[in-house]
Amino acid sequence: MSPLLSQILTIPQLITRELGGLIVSGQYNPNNPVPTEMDLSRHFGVSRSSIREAVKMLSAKGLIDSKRNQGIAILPRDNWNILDPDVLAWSQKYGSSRQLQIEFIQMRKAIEPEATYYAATQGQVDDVIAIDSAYCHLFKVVQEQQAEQFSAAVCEFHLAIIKASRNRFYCNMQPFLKTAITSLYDNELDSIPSNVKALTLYDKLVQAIKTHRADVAKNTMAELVELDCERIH
Amino acid sequence: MSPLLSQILTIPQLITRELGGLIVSGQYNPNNPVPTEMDLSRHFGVSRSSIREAVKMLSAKGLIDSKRNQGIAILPRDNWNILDPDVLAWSQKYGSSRQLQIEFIQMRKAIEPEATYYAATQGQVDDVIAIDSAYCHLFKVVQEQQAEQFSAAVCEFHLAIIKASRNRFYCNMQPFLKTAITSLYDNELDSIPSNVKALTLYDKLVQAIKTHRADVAKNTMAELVELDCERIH
DNA sequence: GAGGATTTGTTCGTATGTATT
DNA sequence: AAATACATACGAACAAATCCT
Repeated sequence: MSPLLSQILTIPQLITRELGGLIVSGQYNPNNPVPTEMDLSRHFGVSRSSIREAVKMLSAKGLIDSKRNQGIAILPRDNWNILDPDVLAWSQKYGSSRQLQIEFIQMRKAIEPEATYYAATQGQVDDVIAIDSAYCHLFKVVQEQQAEQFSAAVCEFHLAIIKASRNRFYCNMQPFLKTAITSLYDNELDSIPSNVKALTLYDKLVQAIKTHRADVAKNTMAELVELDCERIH
Repeated sequence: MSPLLSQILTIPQLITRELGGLIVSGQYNPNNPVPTEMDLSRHFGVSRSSIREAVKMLSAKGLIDSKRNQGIAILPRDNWNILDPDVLAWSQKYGSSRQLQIEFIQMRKAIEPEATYYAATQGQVDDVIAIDSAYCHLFKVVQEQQAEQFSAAVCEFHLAIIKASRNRFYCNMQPFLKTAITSLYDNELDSIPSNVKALTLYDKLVQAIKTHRADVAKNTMAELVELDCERIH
């Protein structure tokens, strides 16, 4: 194994990443199916055991299904666990960026306002503290024009909100949200000026959560997501 | 291996199911960590290779992380891929049914109305056909009082809608939706009478989708989910 | 339908590297 | 510094199911 990546990733993890990318990008498909374990073993120069462990990981993510003597079948896209951080990353890397952006926003429109509602009604004290501190950080970043930190600060705020919902399904969308928001603000260093006005919405949002005005909080978050929606048009 | 299940499930899959249940139910936890691969191998009477493949599947689902010399660590619940059908099933089997019902509905309130909106605006012809046929089936089931088929029919309808959204993130919540709806209507054979009036809402919903009145469709779905919400109070 | 080839399923033994004690 | 414990990785072998001839 190459001594560089082996420090971090195991061989099965490397193979998983490689095969996952090839499947999501469509290079392996029903017309060009995944080779047999033996062929993969020879091709990558690793043992069949390692290949098998990678295959198991991919099947656990819903990408493939291996049956006796039938080889490795690629499952229909509906089966893919696209909320899985790895699958999401591969989709982002190899898919149409434009289409993905649209679907990101569509999902955020559903999730974030509702999560905000629950954050305002059911958020614990430490949740609200985390939201407030994330807001303060964001405010500072914008005021000091630290463009390279803007994306991370926005992310931190939105993640704090969704965590405060205290619903495990919402909380499980943290990797999704992080990817969706990061992909929107990264590589656009001019985003701060146009978002100074968004800051007033963030302020309104935090106040609403603190005072448990759930409907106001929800609607304000909806406005914020709508602003992000306009960015991709 | 028992000759019964071995016809369907492989050994790694059996081990995955067993360990997954033990982790989700909390029998394995930071105070009582997962044994070493060697111990698991001896305990289940299977080879270490099979254990390793099961471990890889569980790590792909975000439940555990195995590091050299450190054994198998259970990851915090936030990392668990709870939208994964298996993880969801284990959570349902071993967790508090009441709490899960609440979180199911909270999630559906966010997802379903919005998905309905997109079904009305972006649904293809065959999507609408599927929705209509699911509605007709549901209508028939209610009229003929086939109580045992009611749950499946309701499910079919809601799944048809979410598929019509043509958004891969919404579509990926089909297993979630199926579990959430089934758990609500199963074991309650008296549910049909009280839901005859819900049928008028379903009818209104289908008409709205057919005529592309997206806002009406969305609001009607919100009403339907609200009805389900009242059932768990 | 009978039989051989293919491919995954499963096990075992061995060696290696890396922490902990 | 040495021993131990543990996960990582390899390779060989056989079993079992399915496909093709």
